Amino acid sequence: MELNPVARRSVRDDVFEQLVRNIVSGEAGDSLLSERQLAEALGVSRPVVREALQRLAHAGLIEVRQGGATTVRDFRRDAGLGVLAHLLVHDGQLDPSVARSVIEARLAVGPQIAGLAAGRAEPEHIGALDAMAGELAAEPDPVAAQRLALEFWDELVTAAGSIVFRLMFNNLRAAYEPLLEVLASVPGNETGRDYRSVVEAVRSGDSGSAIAAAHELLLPTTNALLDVLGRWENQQPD
Amino acid sequence: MELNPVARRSVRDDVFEQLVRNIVSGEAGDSLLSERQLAEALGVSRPVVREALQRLAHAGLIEVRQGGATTVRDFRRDAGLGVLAHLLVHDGQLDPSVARSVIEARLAVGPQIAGLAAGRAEPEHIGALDAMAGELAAEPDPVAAQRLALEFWDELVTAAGSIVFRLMFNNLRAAYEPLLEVLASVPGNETGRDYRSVVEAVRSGDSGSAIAAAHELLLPTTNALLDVLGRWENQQPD
DNA sequence: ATGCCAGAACTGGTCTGACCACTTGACCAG
DNA sequence: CTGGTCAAGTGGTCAGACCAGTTCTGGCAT
Repeated sequence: MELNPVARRSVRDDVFEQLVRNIVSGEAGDSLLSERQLAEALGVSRPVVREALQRLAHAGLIEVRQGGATTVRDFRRDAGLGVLAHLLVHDGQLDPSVARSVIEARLAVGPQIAGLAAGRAEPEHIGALDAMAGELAAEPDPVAAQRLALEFWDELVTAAGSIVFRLMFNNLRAAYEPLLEVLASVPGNETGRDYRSVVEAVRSGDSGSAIAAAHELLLPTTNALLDVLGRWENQQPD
Repeated sequence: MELNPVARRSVRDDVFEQLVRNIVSGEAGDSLLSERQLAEALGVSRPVVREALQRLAHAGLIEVRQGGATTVRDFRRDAGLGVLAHLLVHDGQLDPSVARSVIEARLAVGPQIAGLAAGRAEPEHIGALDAMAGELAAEPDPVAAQRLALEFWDELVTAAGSIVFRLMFNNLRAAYEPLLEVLASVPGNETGRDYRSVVEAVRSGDSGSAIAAAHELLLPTTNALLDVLGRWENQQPD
């Protein structure tokens, strides 16, 4: 008997989700219904609608002007990484082009993080990384291994000591995490050995070899993921 | 006669800004005043406070639980790139450690973007990039040159065709742009020639040489900026 | 004295209805 | 065609109320 935390979907979160769906599938420049109309259509009060609209505006998805209509913005030009999670699983199913981009970015950014970490990781970070690499090598369950891998990267970002990469990672992780179980089923996944080579490179302090090690770690899984994605895309042309 | 759009600071934006300031300088786990207390203290109504709190919660800066107190979260662990702008200019003055991180990230990420662009830039993008590089070489005003450089990178990100890097760039740009005039005064700034070498590398389609060209373009200004930052940090120990 | 539990007193969540500030568009006078 | 006026619609803000969940506290039973 498995128990999960009760999904306490508050009214405003529900409204927010619905509006996001409608907006990312809409055209830039479209006008939304007025707050009062939305409130009536959704069966909620205006303050609730307003709070949701505030969040959307803050995220760069809509533009709201007093007196005028609220319009949809071009999220490619105006939104930030925060919307990535919403773009990735659009309407309950994965958007392959966004997924491809995420995988690409992982391959491009991951090694840079390793390179920074090599320059300034403290002994305590290296110890933690070492332990995690060991656990990863021993973990038989693919889902648990994926989770551990995320923790490993988390620690590596911390060791890199860059607030920008830290925040970037948080966004990517938020988008990545819901898909964790799906990703665990993709063949050609990480092996424990490779993680240790990254740790070694970081420990050595040589930024170049850390970049190379991380790249070598990520490349095979990147190819595997892109491969699966390509097949899934052909098999199920949207 | 120069006319600028009237800065219409709405009440809720003001409240939001004030709360952000108080939160990023607070300790994780601290409790905020209750909504009613905040409303009274700020002299506004509760809905206004709530809308601001919603945005803060959405950004990952606070955690709000019904019935319990609203608490400050650890933005390093929980926030996304969207808060970068707020961290960078904290209390109206620049945070050097955050600035350092931004400059570092620029050096790390910029070349990756160029590398992706080399793989898939359309002729129209290359044309636009070429024109921009030409303008950059001819622009005498440093502020205008900075602005053009941003446009150049914007176009390059578009050419790279990666939604993740696109959104990432939007966040970085939002943080970067307010400082544009300050940055223009830093000696050792970009020259037009280097931009053209990036365009050439992208045109050639060779990802490796595009990465190298972009790195070569960014490295001197990165060092100049870090140098200025270091001196400014020593001169004015916070 | 101790442990527990009901309830008071918070907290945020939602609703209602009102009024203000602003934009838009239509209409009208010049 | 210009400019002004006005009405209708939009978002912005407010007040007060009540619901829902949490936290603390005081008094009860043990």
